[in-house]
Amino acid sequence: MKIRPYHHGDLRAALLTLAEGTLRDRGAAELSLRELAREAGVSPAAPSRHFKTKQVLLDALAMEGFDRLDAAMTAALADAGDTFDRRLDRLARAYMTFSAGNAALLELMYARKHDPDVAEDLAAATRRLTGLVNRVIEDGQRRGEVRDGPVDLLVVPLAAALQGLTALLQSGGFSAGQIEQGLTETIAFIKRGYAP
Amino acid sequence: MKIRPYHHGDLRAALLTLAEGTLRDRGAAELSLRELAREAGVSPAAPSRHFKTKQVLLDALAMEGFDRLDAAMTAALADAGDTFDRRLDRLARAYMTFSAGNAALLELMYARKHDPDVAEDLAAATRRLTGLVNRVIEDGQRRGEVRDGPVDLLVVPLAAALQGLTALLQSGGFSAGQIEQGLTETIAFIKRGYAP
DNA sequence: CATACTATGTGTTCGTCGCCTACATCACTG
DNA sequence: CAGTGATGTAGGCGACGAACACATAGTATG
Repeated sequence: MKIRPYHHGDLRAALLTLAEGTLRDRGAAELSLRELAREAGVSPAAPSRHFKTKQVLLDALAMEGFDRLDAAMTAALADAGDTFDRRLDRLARAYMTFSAGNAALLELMYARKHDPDVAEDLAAATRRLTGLVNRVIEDGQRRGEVRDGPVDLLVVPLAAALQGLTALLQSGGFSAGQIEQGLTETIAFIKRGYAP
Repeated sequence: MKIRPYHHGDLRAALLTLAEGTLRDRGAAELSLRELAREAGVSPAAPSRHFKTKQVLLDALAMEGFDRLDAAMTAALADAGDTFDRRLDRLARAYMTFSAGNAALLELMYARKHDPDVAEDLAAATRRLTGLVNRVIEDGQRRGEVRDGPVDLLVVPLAAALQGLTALLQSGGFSAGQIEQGLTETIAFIKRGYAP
């Protein structure tokens, strides 16, 4: 009876899962290919078959993160007929929920240390994400609930607010309650800023 | 004639300067104590006299960063008699100037991987900074240019906006021009949100 | 001026890391 | 059913952070 078969079976997926675990609770810098190999019960060099370098693995995690964030945001915006205010609310809270639960992953997604090969893919993923937000604003303009103006400009305060709240939440300088209330307050600021 | 004296002279200061250089153009992860030692022309173990671990050095850099940021912000707010709008403008632009020129350092300052010993000092530095912002808002309220409300809550959208713009600037998803215009736009949002 | 003391270096070692190359085993396909 | 590519193992290289004992310089004290 074989205790451990020569081939793992699905090492790539196992590595990604394990990697996300240690990313979550110890950060990207602490992530070690050797340690992942140990945890997967495999030789130190085995992961290199699937992820040539550590950066390639991080890039794969980042891409996966974009997929998950996209799904969460899309789900939050499913009800296309709703008012702009309600959609903005759901969008903001969906983003904050994701960022609160995947802080290190989000940081990885926006990091700029990626392999040149995937850098463009990740940039495209970012564009897809902001495109999603852009569309909400445009819909709001069409409904007459958002003032006119170039969307590329109007989106900046919103994107900044969401990303900023994420940063404040992570930095620990503000309490969770302060952030929670602050989110509501910030959304109110955004709505006032967007009002026609 | 001595080419290299046994003692460096001011190794600690030299290490900090060198460290900030490589922090600036290669990031905190790439920073190596051994490399700093080489650059300073000193043995690999010499830095440990001044910085027991790499983290201690990073913490020292972070504290220095807070001092510099404090100075820049204080200078920007020197004219205490000015209107709230103008002070807000200067505060925001001072912060963005610092963040644009010291991105990696700022990230380090807000990071949460610090030694327990200095973590409190850094938290205090953060409080000092937000306290500075709080005071501007309070002054605005006293002048009747900012609506009433708990400052701890009102400060969140402003802090988020500044930190968020910094993140957008770094992530590369937005062009510098877009950020520049976006800053102006965001300040306008904040002013509208603060209006009585 | 001599003698201790302390601060600041050196030399060396340990364990871990990312990454590389050569080789072994498996699974599939023609 | 042979061969071939995918996926693993074995071992090694150089760099790293960190720890240790030891050497040297500057400074305070008798």
